[in-house]
Order: sequence, then structure tokens, then C-alpha cells
Amino acid sequence: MEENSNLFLPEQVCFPLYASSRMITRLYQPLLEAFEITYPQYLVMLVLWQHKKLSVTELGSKLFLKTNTLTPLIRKMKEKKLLTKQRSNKDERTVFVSLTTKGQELEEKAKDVPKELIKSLNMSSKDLEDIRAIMWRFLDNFIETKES
Amino acid sequence: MEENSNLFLPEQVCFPLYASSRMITRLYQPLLEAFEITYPQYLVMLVLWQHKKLSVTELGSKLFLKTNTLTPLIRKMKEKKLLTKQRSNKDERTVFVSLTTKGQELEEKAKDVPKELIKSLNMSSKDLEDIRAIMWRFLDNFIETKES
DNA sequence: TACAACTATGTCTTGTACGACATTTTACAC
DNA sequence: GTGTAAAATGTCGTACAAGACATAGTTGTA
Repeated sequence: MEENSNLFLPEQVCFPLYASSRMITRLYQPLLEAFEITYPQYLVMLVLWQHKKLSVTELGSKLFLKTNTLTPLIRKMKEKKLLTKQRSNKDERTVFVSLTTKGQELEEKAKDVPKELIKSLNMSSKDLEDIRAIMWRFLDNFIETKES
Repeated sequence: MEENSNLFLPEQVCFPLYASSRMITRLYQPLLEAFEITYPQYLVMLVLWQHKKLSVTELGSKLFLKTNTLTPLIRKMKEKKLLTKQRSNKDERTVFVSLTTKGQELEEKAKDVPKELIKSLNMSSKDLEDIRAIMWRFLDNFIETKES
């Protein structure tokens, strides 16, 4: 009995995480619709609201995304006039990304998004805090391991 | 101070979950490479190993995927001779999916994947169990809420 | 029995992700 | 100084993921 119970879907650890992640992206959608941005684009905004000006690679290291994903993402956000690109003088390889006035103004307009999202998750405070702690623990360890 | 700390990336709950989910998919890759399947395709296999024969919609309800995602996924897996499609006699709208012999044989070959993956996650048993419990709690509640 | 509502599947389009690889620029060893 | 490795960005191809919508088949009901 139970010989292959490790192949049983409800026993899986990663599947519910994977599915939850997609469901959460769905929950963000109605909240971000008003600003005409997607969830990944919102994440880029979060980083830029905090750091003002970053290279594509720096942005990627914070979001765990490579440039081959970021380049088209940034292009679309540039088309929406949310940000601008500027090549570095010191190092011609580097491209800096920073917000336009429109992008900066979005911060104030979107300030209730996290609260609204948390509400729609309908999870206990303890579960939320546990998730946050465990997932960051995993990510921090993941980076370390990769850099060795 | 801290007026918009809720827009601070490290304070986010969903972002680390989103990023972790992607990193885990990367960790699965080397383990699934030998079987020439992707992680979403592996999830389909998990369901079929357990349930033998399902309609596309039933498969989708277990994986939280709609048919517009599953149809191309199933098509690729059919091309790989892992499964077959069969239209129902009772209800001509319904299409059943079931494994080929090759697909069934993969179960035995892939039986160590979960163990190997868990190892590569490098997380404590407690964290793993907490994640599993919390994420399933969220998903179960998510389904309920949607069905009302 | 019509026929409208519903259901199951699928197509089409848009938007991430990401591996493989190319290009340009910089840094570094000799 | 010069060639070579390394870094930063980007292109290309493949594979999900999901909204909008189309289509064929079924069901409930007037």
C-alpha cells in the first residue's frame, strides 16, 4: 500500500504553491486593471518606486528575472510612458531604467493595492506571516547556493 | 516615516511566493529532462497516474487550469505518445484523456523525482509541511469562494 | 417539439518565463 | 598595448497561462 504515495497530488508541496501563485496573480488582476498594468509590471513598479533608478540587471536580481524576460517587459512599460531607459555614460553596456512623472504618480494611486489584495486572499495573519518568512528563507538560501 | 512600507518589496507576501514558484520550476527541470517533459506536463502525469481516465475539464479542475491552457498541453503530450484522447459516446462534447503504456511506464521511472526535488529545495521539514498545509488551505478556500 | 440556456472543448491573441546564443563594451592578464 | 575573458543587454524560439470568443452538443422548459 501507499508505495507511490509521493506521487499523489495532494501530498505534493510544490504543486499547491504553484497553483496558489497563479490564483494570486488572478486576484491581482481586478486591482491592477484600473492602472492598465499586469502583475509582473506591478512588481517592476514596486522596485522602481523604492529605488528610483536601476540597471536592467539590478532590477532583475531583485525580481529573480533575467534580462531576456525584462527587456520586453520594460519595452511595454516604456510604451505606456511609465518609465524611461537611458544608457550609462560610464559603462556603455549598462542601461538604466527610471520612472516618468506618470510612473511616479502611480505610487500614490496604487497605495491601497496591497491591503485590498491581502483582504481578497482571505488568509489568517499567521499564515500570511509564515508564508512570507518561509518563502524569503527559501529565496535567500537559493541565491546563496547558486552563487557558490 | 514608513508611510508606504506596504509597497516595499521585502514586505510583500505574494512576491516571494511568486518568485519561489518560478525557482522551483527551474529546480524540477534537470530532474524531468530525462523524461523529456516540462513541470506542467509532469503535473498532468501525476493526475493521470492516479486517476487513469479523466475528461479535460476534470483534469483542469484538479490542476486549476482551464481548457484553453490544457488543450495545447495535452496535444504536445499526445505527440510524445504519453497519452491518448477519446471522445465520449454518452456525451459527444466530452473528451477523455488516458495514459498510453509509455505514459504508465513513466510512473515507475519517475518515482524518485519528488524525493530528489525535496532534497534540492533544501528546506526544513517543518517549513515544507507548513507550506503544504497553508497553500492547500488557501486553494480549498479559494474554490469555495468562487463557487458561491 | 422547438428553442433558449448551458456545457465541454477548442481557437486566437497577448503576456510572461527562460534556455541558447549573439553583440557590444569593458576589464584584466601578460 | 593586445588578446581574451567577462559582463550587460538583447534576439530568437519554445512553452505555458489566461481572457475573449467560437462551436458543437445537451438539457430544460414553455
